[in-house]
Amino acid sequence: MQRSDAPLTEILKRHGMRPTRQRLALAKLLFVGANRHVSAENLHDEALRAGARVSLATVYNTLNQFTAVGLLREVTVDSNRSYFDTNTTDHHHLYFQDTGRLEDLLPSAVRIGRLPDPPEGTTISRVDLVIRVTARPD
Amino acid sequence: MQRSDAPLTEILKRHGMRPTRQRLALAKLLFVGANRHVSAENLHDEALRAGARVSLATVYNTLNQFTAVGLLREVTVDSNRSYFDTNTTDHHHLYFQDTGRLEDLLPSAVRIGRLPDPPEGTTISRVDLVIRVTARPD
DNA sequence: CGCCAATTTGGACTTGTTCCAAACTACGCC
DNA sequence: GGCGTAGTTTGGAACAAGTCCAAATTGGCG
Repeated sequence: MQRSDAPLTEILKRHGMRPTRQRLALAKLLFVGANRHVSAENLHDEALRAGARVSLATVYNTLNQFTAVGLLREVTVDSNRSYFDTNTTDHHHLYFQDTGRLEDLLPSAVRIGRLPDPPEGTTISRVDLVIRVTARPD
Repeated sequence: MQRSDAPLTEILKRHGMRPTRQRLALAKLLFVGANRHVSAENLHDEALRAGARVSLATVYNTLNQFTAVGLLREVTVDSNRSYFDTNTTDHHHLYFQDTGRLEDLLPSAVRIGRLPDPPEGTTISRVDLVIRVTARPD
C-alpha cells in the first residue's frame, strides 16, 4: 500500500470496511481530486485503464456500499443507468440530455421558495431538482 | 369501435397515428378519467385484465409514441423502471420510496425562487423536482 | 505464520426494454 | 364492398444494467 493511501484507508475503516486493494483503487479514483459523477461501467473502465484489477461485480458492490455509508449519493437522471455523485452535500444538478453529462449546481444557484408539507406519517428524505438542457436549436 | 371512442380516435389521428384497436384500448386507460402514472408492465397487466389483447411490445411502442408526440411525459424517479405521466402540464412530483408510488404536486405547492441561466448554447428543456418521502420512523 | 471471516470473482441469472421479420389491419381507391 | 399497400402488431430473440452465487482469495488478528 502506498504511503498516500493512508487517508483513504482511514476513510474505509471508519465506515467499517476493510481497506482492500480494490476498494482503495476505487476510492482513490473517486475521492482524490474534484467531485465527480460516475456510472459503474464508466468507473470500471477507468479503473482498468489505471491498471487496477477489479471486476465489474466488485465495482457494483463497492459503489453500493459507499452509497450505503454515505460516501456517495445516487443521482437519478436517466432511467437506464445509475449515476453516483461524490458530492454528498446539499445541491442540485444540471443534466445535458444530448451528451449525458451531469454537473453539480451550486446550492446558491437554485432557491426553492416553498415546499409542501410531507403527507401524514412520512418524512422528506430528499429533494432533488434537475435542470435538463439541450443544445440550443439555431 | 364504440361511439364513446370517437374523441380518442380524434386524438390519435391529430397526432398522426392510426386509431388501431390496441392504441384505442391503451388511450382509453390512459386518458379517460383522472391523470395517472404508469409503467409499461403495469399498463400491460391492466390492459389484459380489461380484456384488451395487446402485447407488451406494443405497450412499449405506444408509450414511446405517445411520449414523442407530447401526449405523455416520462418521469425519471427510479433508475430501473420508466414511469409515464398523463399530466403533461408543468408540475412536480412526490415519490414514496417505500412503495414506489408517485403523485403529482400542484404547481402551487412548490415555488422555485431562483434558477441559474443555462450554459452558453443550451436551453432549458425541463426542470424536474422530486420530493422523496419515506414512512416516518417512530 | 496460520486461521477465519470478509471480500472478490467469473459466470449464470434476472429484469426492463428494444429489435426484428413475419403476420395482420386500416384505409384510400376503384 | 373488395384490393393493395403502408403502417402496425406480435412473439421471441437480443440486449443492457445490475444482482446473485459458490468457489477462490485475502486482510487482520492471535
